[in-house]
Amino acid sequence: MTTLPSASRSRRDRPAKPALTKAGIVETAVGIMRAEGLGRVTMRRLAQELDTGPASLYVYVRNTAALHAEILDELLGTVDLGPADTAGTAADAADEAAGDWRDRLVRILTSYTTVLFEYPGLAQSALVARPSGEHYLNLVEALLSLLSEGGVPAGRAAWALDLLLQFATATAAEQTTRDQAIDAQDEQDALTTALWSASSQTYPHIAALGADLLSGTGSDRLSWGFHVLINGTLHTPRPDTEAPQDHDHDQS
Amino acid sequence: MTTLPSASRSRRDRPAKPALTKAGIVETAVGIMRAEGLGRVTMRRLAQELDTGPASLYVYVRNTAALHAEILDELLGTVDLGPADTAGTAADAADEAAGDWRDRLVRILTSYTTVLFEYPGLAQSALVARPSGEHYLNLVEALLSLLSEGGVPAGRAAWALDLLLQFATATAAEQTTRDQAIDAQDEQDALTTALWSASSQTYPHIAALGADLLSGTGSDRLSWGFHVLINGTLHTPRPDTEAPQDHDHDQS
DNA sequence: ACCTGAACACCGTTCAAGT
DNA sequence: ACCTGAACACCGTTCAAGT
Repeated sequence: MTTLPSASRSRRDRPAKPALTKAGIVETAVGIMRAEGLGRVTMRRLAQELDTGPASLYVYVRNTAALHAEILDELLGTVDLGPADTAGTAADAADEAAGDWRDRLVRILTSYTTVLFEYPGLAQSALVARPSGEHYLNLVEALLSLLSEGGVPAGRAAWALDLLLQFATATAAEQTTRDQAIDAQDEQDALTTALWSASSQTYPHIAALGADLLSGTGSDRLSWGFHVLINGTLHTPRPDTEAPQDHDHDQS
Repeated sequence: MTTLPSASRSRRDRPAKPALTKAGIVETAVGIMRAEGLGRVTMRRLAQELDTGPASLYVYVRNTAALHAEILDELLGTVDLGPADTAGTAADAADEAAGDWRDRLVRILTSYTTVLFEYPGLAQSALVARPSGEHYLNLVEALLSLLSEGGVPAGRAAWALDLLLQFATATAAEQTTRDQAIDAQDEQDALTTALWSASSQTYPHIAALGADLLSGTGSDRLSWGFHVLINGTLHTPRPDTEAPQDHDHDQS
């Protein structure tokens, strides 16, 4: 609530009443989110910030879900897509510096995840309200480009793209929203207790794994997950369009 | 709103005022969810169904998120875990009938996904509020047992478990909640339009893939995803506890 | 067209007070 | 201990009426 430019009540204190446009509304919404979290970005709170009634917003935004989708695409503009692919002719020197395609793929996806991590409520929205804005398209293009460079067949790349983004988004969403940190801790404790007290009679495999089930840092797990998805994609042809390659453990 | 046993207002019409216990509360909550969807399972609506005030529920349930977690574990009891593993000695005949470990793994996960699909709002909760109830432990044990049978190293199995459940849960959550079918359709249209009108100058890879990006049935994609995760797990050692096996495309 | 006051129909959670 | 009436502080969305 400190960085918001128009926190005071009197409209005379504001620089100027912001124009009521879709762009202006989204911009104000992003401001509230940065200052107070996504949980406070409600139609009513937003209307208050814009010196109007909530009904006015429905001229520009279909509903709250659509508003959150707009915010998301805005945030997606801050994802680091790495060096622009210079039409992939022979820029091997630059490619070398940036690492191979896997590394660059993981780096972009990690950046995407990091952005969502800052506003975990947004990740939950992202899971449900697939965006279709310009920044989202830029991200998709960058990922497809790297998958193509890695030799992933086109049809498989289309599906792998979804898998990678979904994994990143879901991981951020798990980090949960706003102020429920206390509850989340309680749940974690409940789970830890449940796992440890799991009778080795009833749950031999859980008991055998023990603390291993909860081991690893978030960052290690995230990175491992990306590599699992990439390696798995390389080893799993699409059932509908690709003849089984009979590599080793491919889908039947 | 038809199958709910106590839909009428007068308390004399009810079989008996349900005992106010945690079990009774959860049971009633599940009833409301089946009849009216998770969106209607609110503390106030639940209290009304139990002929009391919302404040009374807070003696038994910490908050709404905890309530949803309880409901989830209840529903997890309906997941088909397949034939109980008879201590894995030499029941090869039964194993043969049920398919190999991959098939059984995918079958359980598909059953889990199907259960969540019926109440998509629940999947969103599941992503955030990891359950720790008995039914959840049963599911985890069954999955770990199959991963072990498949020769997945224990530490890797612990992480793979999370990946598999998260993918299933996120896929169900994407199917979105309650009545937003109209909006979801709009969003889908917007995405389709955005993808098709993507300039092949700015977005060459998106343009090249075209309709391929949205191809495939949900069921095919789900199955493919499971196989990607299984194959990927087999090809990706954990960075912290396993020496790099240098198989083919392993994590560096 | 664009904008809005007012209303409708809800929420979660807390707390002082009762039994 | 368990239970609750009442209040606090909010929500999304619609619609008739204004400009």
